Amino acid sequence: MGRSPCCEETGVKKGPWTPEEDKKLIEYINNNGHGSWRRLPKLAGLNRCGKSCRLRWTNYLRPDIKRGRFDEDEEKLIIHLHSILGNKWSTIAARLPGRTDNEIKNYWNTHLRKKLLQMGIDPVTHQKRSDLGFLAGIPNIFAFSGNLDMNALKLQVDAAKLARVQLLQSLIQLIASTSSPSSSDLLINHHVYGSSSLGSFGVSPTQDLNLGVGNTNNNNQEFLMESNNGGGDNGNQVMMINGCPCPYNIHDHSSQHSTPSLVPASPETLDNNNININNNIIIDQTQDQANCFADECIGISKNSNTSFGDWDGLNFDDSNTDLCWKDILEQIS
DNA sequence: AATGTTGCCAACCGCGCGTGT
DNA sequence: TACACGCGCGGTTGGCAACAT
Repeated sequence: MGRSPCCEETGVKKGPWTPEEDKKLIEYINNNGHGSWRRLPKLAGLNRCGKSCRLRWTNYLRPDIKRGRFDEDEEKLIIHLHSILGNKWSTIAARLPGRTDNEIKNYWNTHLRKKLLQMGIDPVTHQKRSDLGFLAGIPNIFAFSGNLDMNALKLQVDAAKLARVQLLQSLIQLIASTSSPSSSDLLINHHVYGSSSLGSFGVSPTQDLNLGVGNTNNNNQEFLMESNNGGGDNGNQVMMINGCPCPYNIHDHSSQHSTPSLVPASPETLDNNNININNNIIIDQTQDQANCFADECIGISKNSNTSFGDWDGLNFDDSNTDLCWKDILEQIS
């Protein structure tokens, strides 16, 4: 388990690469492949350590690297994968062709993290923030008007939609804690699960919402419930999507009266056996399964006009919605 | 125009893992 | 079994550019 004595060599250049150095590195790798990174600098005539060469190649010079801004789909996919995988940047990068882990990591830290915070979502857990401080911003979200440029507008609308759903979840939780199980289940079932157009931000809200109270699957996606222990009766169910286990919460409402989570289980909620604290079923996060699941996420996303698009079914603005909110608030009171 | 501040990102650093001897 | 090597990963930093004062 020895450590690499990286860059201990004296006189090795550090810092920004010059075009000449880039050219040497590209030419050498194109002709010979990188082979041993440690030996590459000498063979290529570069006064750099192998590690520096590898980073320069993998993060910048590789011919298949996609430059430029992240598009909206990429953003959503990053957020979704991060909710599943955490800071596994290389794994996330493997799902975004042409993007490097470093690039994704930087983009997360400079853009997406802030965006989630503004939406009142903890960027680490992907749960809504518990400090309620973000509530101060909700009036702005709800009063949002299109006085911005269109690109910013589009992103803000998505953010606002998710924030609204998060707020709805808070209300549902409050209801569940203050009213009888039967009444709140009915209310949730009617107002939330009953929506025929509930779709997905990624896939988690849909799956949680539609499976939550054991009612029929109301949307257009088909899920197969399976048992991961050969049909045993201990409740270890795994939701399968095209043969791949889904890492999202499947609430057992027969044993507890819980409210659906609108976000996937974060790594922090898992114990060593990948079972989360609510006894919900969590993916066995082998790489293959994680990749498989990520593929499914992408696939499902492609089936939707936008990842948030289906949430439009939760129309918070029309008169019917007002009725829903009134009902919810009455239940709370 | 000069100065200070902030945001961004390429590159570096240190650690852990897999493999070979 | 212990150690060295090679590599990849995630966290952090330094420098540049854009923006604000």
